[in-house]
Amino acid sequence: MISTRGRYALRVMIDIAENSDDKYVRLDEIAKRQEISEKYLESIVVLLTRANFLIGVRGKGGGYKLVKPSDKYTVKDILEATEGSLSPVACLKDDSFNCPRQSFCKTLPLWKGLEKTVGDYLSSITLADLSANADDFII
Amino acid sequence: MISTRGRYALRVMIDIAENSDDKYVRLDEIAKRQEISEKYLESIVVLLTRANFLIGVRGKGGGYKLVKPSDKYTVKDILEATEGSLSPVACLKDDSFNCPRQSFCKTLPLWKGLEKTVGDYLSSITLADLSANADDFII
DNA sequence: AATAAACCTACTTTGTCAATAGGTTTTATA
DNA sequence: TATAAAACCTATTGACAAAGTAGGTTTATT
Repeated sequence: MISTRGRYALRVMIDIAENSDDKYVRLDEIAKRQEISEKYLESIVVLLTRANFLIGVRGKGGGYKLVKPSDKYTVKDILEATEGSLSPVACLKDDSFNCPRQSFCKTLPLWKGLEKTVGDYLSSITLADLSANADDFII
Repeated sequence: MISTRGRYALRVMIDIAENSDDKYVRLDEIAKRQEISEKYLESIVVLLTRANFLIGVRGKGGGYKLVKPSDKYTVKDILEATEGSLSPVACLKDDSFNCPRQSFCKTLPLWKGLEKTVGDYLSSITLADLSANADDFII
């Protein structure tokens, strides 16, 4: 399940991709357009800058800008930067969770397959695909 | 993200499929084999019986049994019965959540595509596949 | 100097997960 | 018919994360 953090992060990235004609986009503008509290967006945007997906510039005339062209961001990258691991189950989340049953667990292959399925799908779609409004990727 | 409810439910179903040679399988046996608290399993099994996936028989000699042959249960069915909706985002979870942005939302098609991708994968695998120990479905 | 913007730290509220505890009803069997 | 075995039912708890709020600090421009 993707929480608002990841969902809003995608919308922010799309918003910046569409509204930055080579200048910086202010967070209060984004918040207004996206109808999301600016304060809450702050906590999301900081994750995107730390991941080097955005650069933020302070002071008057400042704002945010994409680091790369929008077709260089996959949805998977953005979601992982904000949601953390996209593993569908705790068993796969971190190696520290060393399940004693993993050698014979009958469900583990299922979860691995699901993780791969989701990962493949999400990394096949870029930010550019989303803002292009192309619905092709549904199927 | 699949919680322990859904994961344990799958393991219970597999356990019963493998250990019921036409007789009823007791919950305390399952709990022991699966190393899960019997009390917690109770709350999961009740969901499976209410979904008509299991029949429970009380009293001495009682226990649980599958209603259908194991290749008639898809993983998706079992997870939905225990986890509720498998929608990756709240936007798709219930129609009561009527997002005012849905007509022009640039991310909605993405979530629909993800939901379909996950659904297709999980409904392509049956309980019989899991207990057969066939890792084929990983790809 | 004043203002605009990002940045930082801390807190609160709410809800769900994961489990525990203790009892009740049904059924077979001695 | 008493007893034991089994599923069934109701309530409670602790921990944790999500979602958001509040208020202040730093950096840059004009």
